[in-house]
Amino acid sequence: MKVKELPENTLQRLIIYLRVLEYLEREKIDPISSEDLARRCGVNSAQLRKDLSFVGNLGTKGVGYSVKSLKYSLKKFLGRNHEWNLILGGINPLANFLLENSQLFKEGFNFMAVFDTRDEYIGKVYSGLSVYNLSQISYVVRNIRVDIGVITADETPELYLETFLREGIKAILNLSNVPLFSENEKIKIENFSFPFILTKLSYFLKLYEEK
Amino acid sequence: MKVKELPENTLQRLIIYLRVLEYLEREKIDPISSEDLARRCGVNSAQLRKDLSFVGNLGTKGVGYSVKSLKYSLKKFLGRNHEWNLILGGINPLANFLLENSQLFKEGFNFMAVFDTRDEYIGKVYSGLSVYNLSQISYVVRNIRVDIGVITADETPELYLETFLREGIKAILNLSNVPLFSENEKIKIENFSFPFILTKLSYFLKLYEEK
DNA sequence: TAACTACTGTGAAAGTTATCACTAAATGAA
DNA sequence: TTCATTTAGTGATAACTTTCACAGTAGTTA
Repeated sequence: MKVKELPENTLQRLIIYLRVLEYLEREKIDPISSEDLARRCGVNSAQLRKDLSFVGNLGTKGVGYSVKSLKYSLKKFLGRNHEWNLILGGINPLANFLLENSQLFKEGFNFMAVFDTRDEYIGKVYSGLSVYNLSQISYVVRNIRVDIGVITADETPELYLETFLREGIKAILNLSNVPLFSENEKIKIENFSFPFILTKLSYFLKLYEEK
Repeated sequence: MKVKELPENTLQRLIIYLRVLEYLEREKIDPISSEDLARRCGVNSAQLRKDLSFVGNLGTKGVGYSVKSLKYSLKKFLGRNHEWNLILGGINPLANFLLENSQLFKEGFNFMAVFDTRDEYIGKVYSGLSVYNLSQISYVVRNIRVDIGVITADETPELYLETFLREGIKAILNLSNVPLFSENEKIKIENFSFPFILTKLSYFLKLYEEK
């Protein structure tokens, strides 16, 4: 399998295009030219057309792109045309926010089970899901397909990672404060934290101060 | 060395290095070689050294890097050696999570004021901050320095953006579902949403399925 | 002191990505 | 029908990023 055929930056932009197309659909704007869509996505039109050429021949010369059908093509290409099953590791306010978030459910990301390592949380119910002991994960996920493991735990996130990978989970969203990596290219880990993204802004502001 | 503009990917990696260094400091690992640090950050050592060369000559040949002093240099370079003032637009569970999040405060990101456009929220108190009407923003921020505007609102995020920019705010974290952009290169907007990052994983999983 | 080892910093090469500039196709007007 | 206009798709090229490979330096040993 060639996981790397699509550049990472192209993937990120395709996701932006999809989200802007969803907005355009709500606004009943259709069709749209590469020039107009690119401007709304903060890129130039040649790049947008090149990016979309990875997905296929999706436009009509002289006209532009049908918002509805381009959105559909992108959803399919990105694997967003069906639902995905998630499990979550580590109860805390962020975990609670994610479990209660109806937007994720609407978009096809469904939490199936919740794990923790701390006795005082085991057995409690969050958003209709009982918290299981992480050490019991094999028994819990035996009969459900798990696509994505979400790590919210601040303490020992690497323990959750190891456990999830041992269970054969291939895709990890790590929301703890320590970035995690795997040498295995059959495993995909996305790291995110709010301080991380705010630091990108703080760097920009610091540059500004210096001028 | 010639002063070149810092590539976006280099910036992102520098932030990763910083967070891993913070972990190493807690683990009392010091000093560390580029080889070892790179492995823990999921990059190769030449890239790590090249990235750090944007910041300065920070290592000692034959020895490696002092964890403590490299951490300090990176914090300073990234503008994380002092505090930043934030305002927030749009009350919802995500806003509430951010306002209650002590980690952000510990890392030097302080929420100073909260805004909304819906009458039923104006005057309510969240995490010790009164919600003000967005249209009154000028009066509220007249006497405080605002560094970063955080948009959590799902409805009319572009109204919050316009208003924040009109107040002279240069750095925006947009957490709504619609990505926002500005032509003005003196403005920096970071877009993030959980469905966005989960879509990166869904694309990876879809490739797997097709194998 | 000199020889040896371990590691950084960096110029050059290799590899990758973005942009340009053109071709081709669809539309609409005369 | 023909012509002008608009816009997608793409090969070539420019720009940028990563990796290689080694010179140079700090520390260590004798």
